[in-house]
Amino acid sequence: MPELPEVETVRRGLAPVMEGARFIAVEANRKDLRRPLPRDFARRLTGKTVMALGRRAKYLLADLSSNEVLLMHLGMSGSFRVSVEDRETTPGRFHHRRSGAKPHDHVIFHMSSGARVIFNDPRRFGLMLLVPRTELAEHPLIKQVGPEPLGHAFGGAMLAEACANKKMTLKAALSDQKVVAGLGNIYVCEALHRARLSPKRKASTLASKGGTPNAHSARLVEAIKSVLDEAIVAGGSSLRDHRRTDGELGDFQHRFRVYDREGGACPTPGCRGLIRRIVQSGRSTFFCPVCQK
DNA sequence: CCGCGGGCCTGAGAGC
DNA sequence: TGCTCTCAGGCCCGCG
Repeated sequence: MPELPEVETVRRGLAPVMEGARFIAVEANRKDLRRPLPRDFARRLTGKTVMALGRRAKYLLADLSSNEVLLMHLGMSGSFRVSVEDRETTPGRFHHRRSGAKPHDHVIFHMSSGARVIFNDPRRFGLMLLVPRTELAEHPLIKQVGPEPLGHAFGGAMLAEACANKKMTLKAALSDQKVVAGLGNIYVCEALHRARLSPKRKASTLASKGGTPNAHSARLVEAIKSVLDEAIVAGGSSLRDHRRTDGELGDFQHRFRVYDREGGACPTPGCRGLIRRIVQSGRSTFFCPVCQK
């Protein structure tokens, strides 16, 4: 499901009920996610406080009072929802409203804020790991990740350098988390369309012969930043199962210009092209062959 | 180094 | 209604 805007939307939804709160209890209903849950997962979390909830690429990072970091990834179908703990009948004990349980609720955090934070993931491509904070930067899943696209440091020069000498296509380069963090199939297609660059173009063409970043690179960076910014403001995209943690749907899917619009009219002003779908690296690419060069 | 195919999983939707 | 087939927002591995 989730690319950077969806993960950031989830982070913003969870932060108010997790930051500064303790894990009162943790239910691990299914431990076989993309990797097995860590040994003693519930015990290692219980009693710990979430100092801060951050995001790096598509990873959520809960900084814990135990000097560990809870690293979470949503895979393709993961989602979080928040519900208020029902403890009215017997104070001090939990009376879960089991009617609210859904299939694939694999992990449930009972927080001292009174919130239940429920991780649901039908396909189980998601991930939860505990990593010592001092080792996080060197962790294999984090170490290789490229620059945050919304950071000030990310600009035309940085993107062009990351793409220099690459023989792969722009679509493949932008999808590569080592080149730039957080983009997935949807936002790569959308950014390339906004920048009017073909997904089939060689990534190395973002720099001129001497390696100097060119106008294409600057345009692409602007396109990436604008589409991500707008998607975050809209609360992400809800194609099938992405919801905000409050259950509300994100809105950005209505503003896709090319994604899943095969045969539709290209929205670029003055362009009379029709959106095409091709397959690159086994994934659908949507683009306008007329204005994306 | 690179593109491609397959695998990991389940569910939704299309077509028959 | 129910079956089969294809496809899906991520990521990893191995092959040629």
